[in-house]
Amino acid sequence: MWNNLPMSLMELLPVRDVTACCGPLTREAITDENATNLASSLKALADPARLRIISMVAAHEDAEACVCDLTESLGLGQPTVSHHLKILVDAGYLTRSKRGTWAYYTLVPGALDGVARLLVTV
Amino acid sequence: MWNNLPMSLMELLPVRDVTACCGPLTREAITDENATNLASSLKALADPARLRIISMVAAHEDAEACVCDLTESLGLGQPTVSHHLKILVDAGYLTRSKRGTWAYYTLVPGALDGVARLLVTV
DNA sequence: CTCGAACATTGACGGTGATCGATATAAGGA
DNA sequence: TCCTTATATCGATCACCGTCAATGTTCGAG
Repeated sequence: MWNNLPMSLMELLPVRDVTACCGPLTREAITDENATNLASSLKALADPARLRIISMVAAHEDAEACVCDLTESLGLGQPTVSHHLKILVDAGYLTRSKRGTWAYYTLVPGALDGVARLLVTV
Repeated sequence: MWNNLPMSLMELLPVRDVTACCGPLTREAITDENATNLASSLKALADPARLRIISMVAAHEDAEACVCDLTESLGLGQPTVSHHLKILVDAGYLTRSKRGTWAYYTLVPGALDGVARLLVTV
């Protein structure tokens, strides 16, 4: 490793020409684009209601929950819960499957771990 | 483990009376207070400029950088950079040490890993 | 003690996000 | 077909956030 950058953030770096390994780009640890992408993923997570939703889906039977289950426990209106669910689905943390009138939400395996791995140093 | 909640989110749970382990609280995977705290930590991270700051501090010589170094590379005004630095310091990701006229910022060891560990499932 | 440099703070502006009520859609049952 | 239930979408409101220009503060140099 040619600097002391955390390994995980290193993985966000595009493959670069070795001849450019010592230029002023060395202090450019992460690209602006990658920073924007990671920030988007974290922003989807950075809300108390959405963290509780993820946690409640995981804790629910069969790791799956419908909107009515969540609305009850969250103390939020149904449109608000649907709003948060859409954000989590768009960000890739949850999947939605409709059965009859109900919509069931499930954790995407490895999605949380993927973001976590980007933050771990060493 | 009495449910399939991700281990890490489990650690956020306060020690609770076993007699209450099977009530309706079972579906309450994470407390509102803990969700708020974790959301605050994530919100401090969920910004492209702040992610780049953290990355640049880590990549910098001696894992330490002053404001002028960052302002240069970020393309942001000096007040804006100071603003972001304050948020990162308040959230516990960076420490500030003033030497002469300069202010040097350093990563807090384990801070990022602590948040990452809370997100990892299993 | 004054001057300039590095950084922090303040105030203001524009944009975004969380929430709700109202409404739309879709599916099942009478 | 009509009605009810579950969910999604829309529009509006209010608070918060990122950014900057201007100003304040704290050093070291002379």
